[in-house]
Amino acid sequence: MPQASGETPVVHIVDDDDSQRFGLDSLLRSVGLAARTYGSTQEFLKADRLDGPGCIVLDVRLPGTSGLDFQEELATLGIRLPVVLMTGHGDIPMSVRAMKAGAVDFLPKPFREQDMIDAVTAAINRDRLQRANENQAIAIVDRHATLSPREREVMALVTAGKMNKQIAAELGLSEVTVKIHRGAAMRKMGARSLADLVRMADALKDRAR
Amino acid sequence: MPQASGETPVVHIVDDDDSQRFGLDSLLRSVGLAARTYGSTQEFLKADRLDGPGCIVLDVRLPGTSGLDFQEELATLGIRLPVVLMTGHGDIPMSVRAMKAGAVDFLPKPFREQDMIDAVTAAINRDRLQRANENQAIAIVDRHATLSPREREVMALVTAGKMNKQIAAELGLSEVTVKIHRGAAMRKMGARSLADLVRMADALKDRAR
DNA sequence: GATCACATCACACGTTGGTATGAGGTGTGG
DNA sequence: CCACACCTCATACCAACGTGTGATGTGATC
Repeated sequence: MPQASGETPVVHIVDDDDSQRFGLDSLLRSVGLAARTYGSTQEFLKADRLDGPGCIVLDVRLPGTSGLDFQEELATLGIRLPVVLMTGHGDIPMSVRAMKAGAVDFLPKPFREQDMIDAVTAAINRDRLQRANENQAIAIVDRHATLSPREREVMALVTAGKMNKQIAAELGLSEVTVKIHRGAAMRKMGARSLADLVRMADALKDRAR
Repeated sequence: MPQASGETPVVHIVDDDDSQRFGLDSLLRSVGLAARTYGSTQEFLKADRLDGPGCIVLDVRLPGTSGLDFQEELATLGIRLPVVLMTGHGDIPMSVRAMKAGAVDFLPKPFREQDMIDAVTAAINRDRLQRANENQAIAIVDRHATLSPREREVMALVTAGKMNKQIAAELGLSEVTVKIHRGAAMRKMGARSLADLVRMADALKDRAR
């Protein structure tokens, strides 16, 4: 495993104001956090390692896309890093919109250094939890992808609580065949009990929401 | 069933300013919503029917407890009605705090009437969803409460994926006894399959969070 | 002291689940 | 054309599950 969970979280700072950016950078580094800075959203998107653990500190007022719009765009792009927003000219509706969109915090400038540190820490913690859940889910999805169509079908009915006999009737199969698919599904999914398989099936449904 | 899901949602308006309160009341009634008004948090808490469907519209500046503190107090009191906050003298940190605490919306005064209607509608929808989930969960908890200690114990191990034989060894019982408790648990919980029981067990764990 | 819920177990029986052996068919890709 | 994955099934066997009968013992409640 090259970079499992031991990877250091990175704080991505997106702000077009150079001095603000550098100030934030040194603040976060002073408390032992790894930071990267970007002068625009475009620059940020061109960077690699956006799939690693961490969070984003985003200025609302940016050239081109606003921070708020960009926050919503991130979801579309599949980037699920938690976002901390900051602004010098914000109002209440703006902060409410950001929080509704899932922001971890929304800090008006000037903010106290400790407030920013707390917000970033909370964001990184949220990311850690998200990531742990996501990793499990992905493992399950991957294994599920190795199932043959029939195996998937049988697994669905098994985890819906039906008996082999019922499944056989429903699919127009003999009971033996159902048992074979059922066994294969258990093996491929790595389920050591029916309870296991049921929970995996539920996890799959959640991801499909 | 006297008042199942067909009950009309009620908007509870808590504001110490008489004219504001009455204005809101008539606004909401004009769009066909049932509203009740309270001049203080105390008055609100003395009211009955707080367990019915609906939401709360809460002014931040109130005599005694502030709207924000009261919002957090509601959770302690077991009142889970969604909250819409409003204020004439708010700032960003205040709105962020409210949203973090789970507020549906935070409206600075003066607000557009449509914004309030939208917020209240969203709050009522959230309540409807919450309530549907909660009702199912409560039914499961109630049934689980009718289990004997042994039955609960066996149910936990069964839904953990263990075999009767293993459970028997773990609890120092014979396999027959385990089967009896298992059967009783299935019957009392109303589970028609093991998959059912597993999901109920998971729902119980979620409620215990 | 009778009643009742709870808990325990032996024995027996039938059902359901899981796997192996052996065998046949289809379709795809090298 | 052959290998391979997939899908199908019969037969057989063993393990696990579920239930019923009958019995014993405890503690709480009335």
